[in-house]
Amino acid sequence: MPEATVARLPLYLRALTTLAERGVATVSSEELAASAGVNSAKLRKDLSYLGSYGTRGVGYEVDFLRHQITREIGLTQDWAVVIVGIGNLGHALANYGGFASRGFRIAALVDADLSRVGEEVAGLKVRHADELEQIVQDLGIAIGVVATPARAAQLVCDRLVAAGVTSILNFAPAIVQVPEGVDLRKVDLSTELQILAYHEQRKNGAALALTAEQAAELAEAVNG
Amino acid sequence: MPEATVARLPLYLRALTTLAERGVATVSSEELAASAGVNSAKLRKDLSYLGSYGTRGVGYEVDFLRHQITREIGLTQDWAVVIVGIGNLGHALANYGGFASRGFRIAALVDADLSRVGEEVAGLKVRHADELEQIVQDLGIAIGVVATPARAAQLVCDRLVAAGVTSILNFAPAIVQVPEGVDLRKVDLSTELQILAYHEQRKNGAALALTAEQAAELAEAVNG
DNA sequence: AGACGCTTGTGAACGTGTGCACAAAGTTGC
DNA sequence: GCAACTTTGTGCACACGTTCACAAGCGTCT
Repeated sequence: MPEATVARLPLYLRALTTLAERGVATVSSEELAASAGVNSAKLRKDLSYLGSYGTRGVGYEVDFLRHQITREIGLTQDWAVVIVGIGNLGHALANYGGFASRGFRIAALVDADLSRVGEEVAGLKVRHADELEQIVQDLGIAIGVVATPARAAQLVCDRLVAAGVTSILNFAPAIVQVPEGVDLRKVDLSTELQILAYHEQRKNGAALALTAEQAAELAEAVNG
Repeated sequence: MPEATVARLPLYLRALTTLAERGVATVSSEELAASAGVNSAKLRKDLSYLGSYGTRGVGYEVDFLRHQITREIGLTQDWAVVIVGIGNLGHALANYGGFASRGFRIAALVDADLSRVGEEVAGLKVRHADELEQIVQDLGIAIGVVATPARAAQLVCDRLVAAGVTSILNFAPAIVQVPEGVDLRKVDLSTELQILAYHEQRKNGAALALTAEQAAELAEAVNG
Protein backbone atom coordinates (compact mmCIF):
# COMPACT_ATOMS: atom_id res chain seq x y z
CA MET A 1 0.00 0.00 0.00
CA PRO A 2 1.41 3.40 -0.99
CA GLU A 3 2.62 5.55 1.89
CA ALA A 4 0.49 8.45 0.71
CA THR A 5 -2.58 6.26 1.00
CA VAL A 6 -1.67 5.12 4.51
CA ALA A 7 -1.37 8.75 5.56
CA ARG A 8 -4.90 9.43 4.35
CA LEU A 9 -6.64 6.44 5.88
CA PRO A 10 -6.92 8.11 9.31
CA LEU A 11 -8.52 11.06 7.56
CA TYR A 12 -11.15 8.85 5.97
CA LEU A 13 -11.67 7.09 9.24
CA ARG A 14 -12.42 10.37 10.95
CA ALA A 15 -14.80 11.46 8.21
CA LEU A 16 -16.60 8.12 8.40
CA THR A 17 -16.91 8.37 12.18
CA THR A 18 -18.50 11.79 11.82
CA LEU A 19 -20.94 10.41 9.26
CA ALA A 20 -21.75 7.41 11.46
CA GLU A 21 -22.49 9.73 14.38
CA ARG A 22 -24.88 11.61 12.15
CA GLY A 23 -26.62 8.33 11.37
CA VAL A 24 -25.57 8.12 7.74
CA ALA A 25 -25.63 4.50 6.56
CA THR A 26 -24.11 4.69 3.08
CA VAL A 27 -21.94 7.25 1.38
CA SER A 28 -20.69 7.77 -2.17
CA SER A 29 -17.03 8.37 -2.96
CA GLU A 30 -17.97 11.88 -4.03
CA GLU A 31 -19.57 12.74 -0.68
CA LEU A 32 -16.90 11.07 1.42
CA ALA A 33 -14.16 12.73 -0.61
CA ALA A 34 -15.79 16.11 -0.08
CA SER A 35 -15.96 15.68 3.69
CA ALA A 36 -12.37 14.47 3.81
CA GLY A 37 -11.24 17.30 1.55
CA VAL A 38 -9.74 15.16 -1.21
CA ASN A 39 -10.38 14.27 -4.85
CA SER A 40 -12.98 11.52 -5.30
CA ALA A 41 -10.84 9.52 -7.74
CA LYS A 42 -8.02 9.55 -5.23
CA LEU A 43 -10.36 8.35 -2.51
CA ARG A 44 -11.62 5.48 -4.65
CA LYS A 45 -8.10 4.45 -5.56
CA ASP A 46 -7.07 4.60 -1.91
CA LEU A 47 -10.03 2.47 -0.85
CA SER A 48 -9.38 0.01 -3.66
CA TYR A 49 -6.14 -0.98 -1.91
CA LEU A 50 -8.25 -2.31 0.95
CA GLY A 51 -10.36 -4.41 -1.39
CA SER A 52 -13.58 -3.91 -3.32
CA TYR A 53 -15.78 -2.80 -0.48
CA GLY A 54 -18.04 -0.47 -2.43
CA THR A 55 -21.24 -1.23 -4.32
CA ARG A 56 -21.48 0.26 -7.81
CA GLY A 57 -24.44 2.49 -8.21
CA VAL A 58 -24.77 2.86 -4.44
CA GLY A 59 -21.56 3.73 -2.62
CA TYR A 60 -19.92 2.47 0.55
CA GLU A 61 -21.55 1.22 3.70
CA VAL A 62 -20.28 3.57 6.39
CA ASP A 63 -19.96 1.14 9.32
CA PHE A 64 -18.47 -1.63 7.24
CA LEU A 65 -15.90 0.61 5.61
CA ARG A 66 -15.02 2.09 8.97
CA HIS A 67 -14.36 -1.35 10.34
CA GLN A 68 -12.21 -2.29 7.37
CA ILE A 69 -10.03 0.80 7.71
CA THR A 70 -9.76 0.29 11.46
CA ARG A 71 -8.59 -3.25 10.89
CA GLU A 72 -6.16 -2.25 8.14
CA ILE A 73 -4.51 0.42 10.28
CA GLY A 74 -4.30 -2.02 13.16
CA LEU A 75 -6.59 -0.22 15.54
CA THR A 76 -8.55 -3.30 16.52
CA GLN A 77 -5.86 -4.02 19.07
CA ASP A 78 -4.91 -1.34 21.53
CA TRP A 79 -1.42 0.08 21.53
CA ALA A 80 0.43 0.90 24.71
CA VAL A 81 2.27 4.20 24.43
CA VAL A 82 4.88 5.81 26.66
CA ILE A 83 5.30 9.57 26.75
CA VAL A 84 8.79 10.79 27.59
CA GLY A 85 9.08 14.38 28.76
CA ILE A 86 6.19 15.71 30.82
CA GLY A 87 6.60 19.43 30.26
CA ASN A 88 3.87 21.62 28.83
CA LEU A 89 3.54 19.55 25.71
CA GLY A 90 3.81 16.22 27.50
CA HIS A 91 1.02 17.32 29.82
CA ALA A 92 -1.13 18.28 26.88
CA LEU A 93 -0.49 14.97 25.15
CA ALA A 94 -1.18 12.97 28.30
CA ASN A 95 -4.49 14.75 28.75
CA TYR A 96 -5.48 14.58 25.11
CA GLY A 97 -8.65 12.51 25.01
CA GLY A 98 -8.37 11.63 21.34
CA PHE A 99 -5.97 8.76 21.92
CA ALA A 100 -8.04 6.39 24.00
CA SER A 101 -10.95 6.48 21.57
CA ARG A 102 -8.63 5.59 18.71
CA GLY A 103 -6.97 2.48 20.02
CA PHE A 104 -4.08 4.08 21.87
CA ARG A 105 -3.58 3.74 25.58
CA ILE A 106 -1.13 5.91 27.42
CA ALA A 107 0.59 3.33 29.57
CA ALA A 108 3.33 5.36 31.20
CA LEU A 109 4.71 8.86 31.65
CA VAL A 110 8.42 9.39 32.14
CA ASP A 111 10.51 12.44 32.94
CA ALA A 112 14.14 13.05 33.84
CA ASP A 113 13.31 15.90 36.22
CA LEU A 114 13.08 14.59 39.79
CA SER A 115 10.74 17.42 40.75
CA ARG A 116 8.17 16.04 38.31
CA VAL A 117 8.55 12.40 39.26
CA GLY A 118 5.67 11.17 41.39
CA GLU A 119 3.35 13.90 40.20
CA GLU A 120 0.04 12.58 38.96
CA VAL A 121 -0.87 13.52 35.39
CA ALA A 122 -3.95 12.24 33.61
CA GLY A 123 -4.36 9.55 36.24
CA LEU A 124 -0.82 8.25 35.94
CA LYS A 125 2.16 8.79 38.22
CA VAL A 126 5.16 10.26 36.43
CA ARG A 127 8.10 7.88 36.69
CA HIS A 128 11.79 8.58 36.48
CA ALA A 129 13.71 8.27 33.24
CA ASP A 130 16.04 5.70 34.78
CA GLU A 131 13.14 3.25 34.76
CA LEU A 132 12.47 3.75 31.06
CA GLU A 133 13.92 0.44 29.82
CA GLN A 134 12.16 -1.52 32.54
CA ILE A 135 8.83 0.15 31.83
CA VAL A 136 9.03 -0.45 28.09
CA GLN A 137 9.84 -4.11 28.58
CA ASP A 138 7.35 -4.77 31.38
CA LEU A 139 4.44 -3.14 29.58
CA GLY A 140 5.35 -4.39 26.11
CA ILE A 141 5.41 -0.89 24.70
CA ALA A 142 6.04 -0.60 20.97
CA ILE A 143 5.34 3.10 20.47
CA GLY A 144 7.14 5.97 22.16
CA VAL A 145 6.26 9.64 22.13
CA VAL A 146 9.15 12.04 22.71
CA ALA A 147 8.26 15.45 24.09
CA THR A 148 11.57 16.36 25.69
CA PRO A 149 13.76 19.38 25.01
CA ALA A 150 15.75 19.14 21.79
CA ARG A 151 19.03 18.28 23.47
CA ALA A 152 17.62 15.15 25.12
CA ALA A 153 15.76 13.82 22.10
CA GLN A 154 18.53 11.73 20.52
CA LEU A 155 19.46 10.06 23.80
CA VAL A 156 15.85 9.29 24.65
CA CYS A 157 15.26 7.81 21.20
CA ASP A 158 18.38 5.68 21.48
CA ARG A 159 17.22 4.35 24.82
CA LEU A 160 13.70 3.70 23.59
CA VAL A 161 15.05 1.77 20.62
CA ALA A 162 17.47 -0.18 22.81
CA ALA A 163 14.56 -1.12 25.08
CA GLY A 164 12.59 -2.46 22.14
CA VAL A 165 10.43 0.41 20.91
CA THR A 166 10.07 0.25 17.12
CA SER A 167 7.95 3.34 16.44
CA ILE A 168 8.65 6.84 17.68
CA LEU A 169 6.69 10.04 17.38
CA ASN A 170 9.05 12.93 17.99
CA PHE A 171 7.83 16.37 19.06
CA ALA A 172 11.25 17.67 20.04
CA PRO A 173 12.62 20.25 17.61
CA ALA A 174 15.67 18.17 16.82
CA ILE A 175 16.80 15.91 14.01
CA VAL A 176 17.24 12.43 15.42
CA GLN A 177 18.61 9.35 13.72
CA VAL A 178 17.21 5.89 14.31
CA PRO A 179 18.38 2.51 13.05
CA GLU A 180 16.81 0.68 10.12
CA GLY A 181 13.54 -0.99 11.05
CA VAL A 182 12.48 1.71 13.49
CA ASP A 183 9.80 4.11 12.27
CA LEU A 184 10.25 7.72 13.17
CA ARG A 185 7.74 10.45 12.52
CA LYS A 186 8.18 13.99 13.64
CA VAL A 187 5.80 16.78 14.40
CA ASP A 188 7.43 20.13 14.43
CA LEU A 189 5.40 23.15 15.38
CA SER A 190 7.82 25.81 14.23
CA THR A 191 8.51 24.04 10.94
CA GLU A 192 4.81 24.15 10.16
CA LEU A 193 4.66 27.84 10.98
CA GLN A 194 7.72 28.50 8.83
CA ILE A 195 6.09 26.83 5.85
CA LEU A 196 3.04 29.03 6.38
CA ALA A 197 5.28 32.08 6.66
CA TYR A 198 6.90 31.28 3.33
CA HIS A 199 3.55 31.20 1.55
CA GLU A 200 2.33 34.20 3.48
CA GLN A 201 5.32 36.20 2.33
CA ARG A 202 4.76 35.19 -1.28
CA LYS A 203 1.09 36.14 -1.00
CA ASN A 204 2.06 39.58 0.18
CA GLY A 205 4.61 39.81 -2.60
CA ALA A 206 1.96 38.78 -5.11
CA ALA A 207 -0.39 41.32 -3.62
CA LEU A 208 2.21 44.03 -4.05
CA ALA A 209 2.95 42.92 -7.61
CA LEU A 210 -0.73 43.01 -8.37
CA THR A 211 -0.94 46.46 -6.96
CA ALA A 212 1.97 47.51 -9.16
CA GLU A 213 0.21 46.04 -12.17
CA GLN A 214 -2.98 47.77 -11.23
CA ALA A 215 -0.99 50.96 -10.84
CA ALA A 216 0.43 50.48 -14.35
CA GLU A 217 -3.04 49.90 -15.71
CA LEU A 218 -4.26 52.95 -13.91
CA ALA A 219 -1.37 55.00 -15.28
CA GLU A 220 -2.14 53.76 -18.76
CA ALA A 221 -5.80 54.58 -18.35
CA VAL A 222 -4.93 58.08 -17.23
CA ASN A 223 -2.23 58.73 -19.82
CA GLY A 224 -3.73 56.75 -22.70
CA MET B 1 10.10 26.57 -5.72
CA PRO B 2 8.77 23.04 -5.23
CA GLU B 3 6.57 22.52 -2.20
CA ALA B 4 8.74 19.62 -1.06
CA THR B 5 11.73 21.94 -1.01
CA VAL B 6 9.88 24.59 0.99
CA ALA B 7 9.00 21.95 3.57
CA ARG B 8 12.67 21.07 3.98
CA LEU B 9 14.10 24.58 4.25
CA PRO B 10 13.18 24.86 7.96
CA LEU B 11 15.02 21.59 8.49
CA TYR B 12 18.17 22.95 6.88
CA LEU B 13 17.80 26.15 8.84
CA ARG B 14 17.74 24.22 12.08
CA ALA B 15 20.77 22.15 11.11
CA LEU B 16 22.66 25.30 10.13
CA THR B 17 21.77 26.98 13.42
CA THR B 18 23.13 24.01 15.32
CA LEU B 19 26.33 24.16 13.29
CA ALA B 20 26.66 27.91 13.83
CA GLU B 21 26.30 27.44 17.58
CA ARG B 22 29.12 24.93 17.43
CA GLY B 23 31.26 27.55 15.69
CA VAL B 24 31.37 25.81 12.31
CA ALA B 25 32.04 28.37 9.55
CA THR B 26 31.66 26.33 6.36
CA VAL B 27 29.92 23.06 5.61
CA SER B 28 29.78 20.74 2.61
CA SER B 29 26.51 19.48 1.17
CA GLU B 30 27.48 16.02 2.34
CA GLU B 31 27.89 17.09 5.97
CA LEU B 32 24.84 19.32 6.02
CA ALA B 33 22.74 16.63 4.40
CA ALA B 34 23.89 14.13 7.01
CA SER B 35 22.92 16.38 9.89
CA ALA B 36 19.58 17.16 8.30
CA GLY B 37 18.99 13.49 7.54
CA VAL B 38 18.56 13.84 3.77
CA ASN B 39 20.32 12.86 0.57
CA SER B 40 23.15 15.26 -0.40
CA ALA B 41 22.01 15.55 -4.01
CA LYS B 42 18.57 16.53 -2.82
CA LEU B 43 20.05 19.11 -0.49
CA ARG B 44 22.10 20.64 -3.29
CA LYS B 45 19.10 20.73 -5.60
CA ASP B 46 17.01 22.34 -2.86
CA LEU B 47 19.64 24.98 -2.19
CA SER B 48 20.07 25.65 -5.90
CA TYR B 49 16.54 27.08 -5.93
CA LEU B 50 17.77 29.84 -3.63
CA GLY B 51 20.65 30.67 -5.96
CA SER B 52 24.27 29.59 -6.33
CA TYR B 53 25.38 30.23 -2.81
CA GLY B 54 27.98 27.47 -2.54
CA THR B 55 31.64 27.47 -3.49
CA ARG B 56 32.82 24.48 -5.49
CA GLY B 57 35.60 22.63 -3.78
CA VAL B 58 34.69 24.22 -0.44
CA GLY B 59 31.02 24.08 0.47
CA TYR B 60 28.60 26.59 1.92
CA GLU B 61 29.29 29.39 4.37
CA VAL B 62 27.07 28.58 7.35
CA ASP B 63 26.07 32.10 8.40
CA PHE B 64 25.52 33.31 4.87
CA LEU B 65 23.37 30.33 3.91
CA ARG B 66 21.43 30.64 7.11
CA HIS B 67 20.64 34.22 6.29
CA GLN B 68 19.57 33.37 2.76
CA ILE B 69 17.17 30.68 3.93
CA THR B 70 15.82 32.96 6.65
CA ARG B 71 15.14 35.62 4.06
CA GLU B 72 13.57 33.16 1.61
CA ILE B 73 11.18 31.77 4.19
CA GLY B 74 10.30 35.30 5.26
CA LEU B 75 11.63 35.12 8.78
CA THR B 76 13.44 38.43 8.62
CA GLN B 77 10.19 40.09 9.56
CA ASP B 78 8.37 38.92 12.63
CA TRP B 79 4.95 37.39 12.31
CA ALA B 80 2.21 38.10 14.79
CA VAL B 81 0.30 34.96 15.69
CA VAL B 82 -2.94 34.45 17.56
CA ILE B 83 -3.66 31.21 19.38
CA VAL B 84 -7.32 30.30 19.65
CA GLY B 85 -8.21 27.75 22.32
CA ILE B 86 -6.17 27.85 25.51
CA GLY B 87 -6.68 24.32 26.77
CA ASN B 88 -3.82 21.96 27.48
CA LEU B 89 -2.43 22.22 24.00
CA GLY B 90 -2.97 25.97 23.73
CA HIS B 91 -1.07 26.40 27.00
CA ALA B 92 1.78 24.27 25.68
CA LEU B 93 1.91 26.23 22.44
CA ALA B 94 1.81 29.59 24.23
CA ASN B 95 4.70 28.54 26.44
CA TYR B 96 6.72 26.95 23.66
CA GLY B 97 9.91 28.97 23.47
CA GLY B 98 10.79 27.88 19.96
CA PHE B 99 8.53 30.43 18.31
CA ALA B 100 10.04 33.70 19.44
CA SER B 101 13.53 32.69 18.35
CA ARG B 102 12.26 31.86 14.89
CA GLY B 103 10.49 35.05 13.91
CA PHE B 104 7.09 34.33 15.38
CA ARG B 105 5.54 36.41 18.09
CA ILE B 106 2.52 35.24 19.97
CA ALA B 107 0.47 38.40 19.95
CA ALA B 108 -2.78 37.23 21.50
CA LEU B 109 -4.48 34.31 23.21
CA VAL B 110 -8.19 33.78 22.79
CA ASP B 111 -10.65 31.36 24.35
CA ALA B 112 -14.42 30.99 24.36
CA ASP B 113 -14.55 29.76 27.95
CA LEU B 114 -15.26 32.68 30.27
CA SER B 115 -13.53 30.91 33.16
CA ARG B 116 -10.26 31.10 31.26
CA VAL B 117 -10.63 34.68 30.08
CA GLY B 118 -8.40 37.04 32.04
CA GLU B 119 -6.03 34.29 33.11
CA GLU B 120 -2.42 35.09 32.39
CA VAL B 121 -0.59 32.57 30.21
CA ALA B 122 2.98 33.05 29.01
CA GLY B 123 2.80 36.72 29.95
CA LEU B 124 -0.40 37.40 28.02
CA LYS B 125 -3.94 37.82 29.30
CA VAL B 126 -6.38 35.42 27.69
CA ARG B 127 -9.08 37.36 25.87
CA HIS B 128 -12.59 36.36 24.97
CA ALA B 129 -13.46 34.85 21.61
CA ASP B 130 -15.91 37.65 20.92
CA GLU B 131 -12.98 39.99 20.52
CA LEU B 132 -11.31 37.77 17.92
CA GLU B 133 -12.08 39.88 14.85
CA GLN B 134 -11.05 43.09 16.61
CA ILE B 135 -7.78 41.57 17.82
CA VAL B 136 -6.84 40.21 14.40
CA GLN B 137 -7.49 43.54 12.75
CA ASP B 138 -5.87 45.71 15.43
CA LEU B 139 -2.70 43.67 15.62
CA GLY B 140 -2.45 42.96 11.90
CA ILE B 141 -2.37 39.22 12.45
CA ALA B 142 -1.92 37.06 9.37
CA ILE B 143 -1.37 33.68 11.00
CA GLY B 144 -3.80 31.91 13.30
CA VAL B 145 -3.25 28.79 15.36
CA VAL B 146 -6.34 26.77 16.17
CA ALA B 147 -6.15 24.59 19.28
CA THR B 148 -9.84 24.31 20.06
CA PRO B 149 -11.98 21.18 20.37
CA ALA B 150 -12.91 19.64 17.03
CA ARG B 151 -16.47 20.94 17.03
CA ALA B 152 -15.35 24.57 17.24
CA ALA B 153 -12.60 24.38 14.63
CA GLN B 154 -14.61 25.18 11.51
CA LEU B 155 -16.33 28.16 13.09
CA VAL B 156 -13.07 29.54 14.46
CA CYS B 157 -11.39 29.15 11.07
CA ASP B 158 -14.28 30.89 9.33
CA ARG B 159 -14.06 33.79 11.75
CA LEU B 160 -10.29 34.02 11.43
CA VAL B 161 -10.56 34.10 7.64
CA ALA B 162 -13.35 36.67 7.76
CA ALA B 163 -11.19 38.84 9.99
CA GLY B 164 -8.33 38.73 7.51
CA VAL B 165 -6.14 35.82 8.55
CA THR B 166 -4.69 34.09 5.48
CA SER B 167 -2.70 31.26 7.07
CA ILE B 168 -3.99 28.79 9.63
CA LEU B 169 -2.29 26.05 11.56
CA ASN B 170 -4.95 23.66 12.80
CA PHE B 171 -4.36 21.34 15.73
CA ALA B 172 -7.99 20.41 16.19
CA PRO B 173 -8.81 16.86 15.09
CA ALA B 174 -11.30 18.01 12.51
CA ILE B 175 -11.40 18.49 8.76
CA VAL B 176 -11.94 22.15 8.06
CA GLN B 177 -12.52 23.85 4.74
CA VAL B 178 -11.08 27.25 3.90
CA PRO B 179 -11.58 29.44 0.84
CA GLU B 180 -9.07 29.69 -1.99
CA GLY B 181 -6.12 31.86 -1.11
CA VAL B 182 -6.02 30.83 2.52
CA ASP B 183 -3.30 28.37 3.51
CA LEU B 184 -4.28 25.67 5.92
CA ARG B 185 -1.90 23.21 7.49
CA LYS B 186 -2.91 20.67 10.02
CA VAL B 187 -1.09 18.84 12.75
CA ASP B 188 -2.93 15.83 13.99
CA LEU B 189 -1.51 13.82 16.83
CA SER B 190 -3.73 10.78 16.52
CA THR B 191 -3.27 10.64 12.74
CA GLU B 192 0.47 10.44 13.24
CA LEU B 193 0.06 7.67 15.79
CA GLN B 194 -2.28 5.80 13.47
CA ILE B 195 0.29 5.89 10.69
CA LEU B 196 2.85 4.47 13.11
CA ALA B 197 0.38 1.80 14.21
CA TYR B 198 -0.13 0.71 10.63
CA HIS B 199 3.59 0.15 10.12
CA GLU B 200 3.92 -1.40 13.55
CA GLN B 201 1.23 -3.90 12.73
CA ARG B 202 2.90 -4.82 9.47
CA LYS B 203 6.23 -5.24 11.26
CA ASN B 204 4.58 -7.65 13.69
CA GLY B 205 2.94 -9.42 10.80
CA ALA B 206 6.33 -9.80 9.14
CA ALA B 207 7.78 -11.02 12.42
CA LEU B 208 5.04 -13.60 12.77
CA ALA B 209 5.51 -14.73 9.18
CA LEU B 210 9.19 -15.15 9.84
CA THR B 211 8.44 -17.19 12.91
CA ALA B 212 6.11 -19.36 10.87
CA GLU B 213 8.85 -19.82 8.30
CA GLN B 214 11.32 -20.66 11.01
CA ALA B 215 8.81 -23.12 12.41
CA ALA B 216 8.51 -24.74 8.98
CA GLU B 217 12.27 -24.97 8.72
CA LEU B 218 12.42 -26.43 12.16
CA ALA B 219 9.72 -28.97 11.31
CA GLU B 220 11.62 -29.90 8.17
CA ALA B 221 14.83 -30.28 10.16
CA VAL B 222 13.09 -32.53 12.66
CA ASN B 223 11.15 -34.60 10.13
CA GLY B 224 13.75 -34.70 7.34
C1' DA C 1 -36.73 -9.07 -18.54
C1' DG C 2 -34.62 -5.22 -20.31
C1' DA C 3 -33.34 -0.45 -20.50
C1' DC C 4 -31.64 3.32 -17.85
C1' DG C 5 -29.10 5.83 -14.49
C1' DC C 6 -25.73 5.96 -11.05
C1' DT C 7 -21.27 4.80 -8.88
C1' DT C 8 -17.29 2.04 -8.41
C1' DG C 9 -12.78 0.40 -9.76
C1' DT C 10 -8.93 1.06 -12.75
C1' DG C 11 -6.01 1.83 -17.12
C1' DA C 12 -3.48 5.47 -18.84
C1' DA C 13 -1.57 10.06 -19.09
C1' DC C 14 0.44 13.50 -16.61
C1' DG C 15 3.00 15.96 -13.05
C1' DT C 16 6.02 16.05 -9.19
C1' DG C 17 9.88 14.43 -6.54
C1' DT C 18 14.20 11.73 -6.02
C1' DG C 19 18.80 10.20 -6.78
C1' DC C 20 22.61 9.03 -9.77
C1' DA C 21 26.40 10.52 -12.15
C1' DC C 22 29.22 13.84 -14.13
C1' DA C 23 30.81 18.22 -16.09
C1' DA C 24 32.04 22.68 -14.38
C1' DA C 25 34.43 25.36 -11.20
C1' DG C 26 36.87 26.30 -7.44
C1' DT C 27 41.11 25.35 -4.04
C1' DT C 28 45.49 23.52 -2.69
C1' DG C 29 50.19 22.11 -3.23
C1' DC C 30 54.32 22.17 -5.70
C1' DG D 1 51.26 28.09 -13.67
C1' DC D 2 49.74 23.56 -13.69
C1' DA D 3 48.14 19.25 -11.97
C1' DA D 4 45.47 16.94 -8.61
C1' DC D 5 41.74 17.04 -5.65
C1' DT D 6 37.35 18.52 -3.81
C1' DT D 7 32.69 19.95 -4.11
C1' DT D 8 28.93 22.26 -6.36
C1' DG D 9 25.14 22.54 -9.66
C1' DT D 10 22.35 20.00 -12.88
C1' DG D 11 20.84 16.85 -16.90
C1' DC D 12 18.61 12.64 -17.02
C1' DA D 13 16.26 8.51 -15.83
C1' DC D 14 13.34 6.55 -12.76
C1' DA D 15 9.84 6.11 -9.08
C1' DC D 16 5.89 7.80 -6.95
C1' DG D 17 1.54 10.17 -6.70
C1' DT D 18 -2.44 12.36 -8.82
C1' DT D 19 -6.16 13.02 -11.93
C1' DC D 20 -8.94 12.03 -15.90
C1' DA D 21 -11.99 9.29 -18.22
C1' DC D 22 -14.50 5.31 -18.98
C1' DA D 23 -15.81 0.40 -18.92
C1' DA D 24 -17.92 -2.73 -15.75
C1' DG D 25 -21.32 -3.64 -12.46
C1' DC D 26 -25.30 -2.84 -9.51
C1' DG D 27 -29.97 -1.25 -8.44
C1' DT D 28 -34.38 0.56 -10.02
C1' DC D 29 -38.28 1.29 -12.71
C1' DT D 30 -41.29 0.07 -16.15
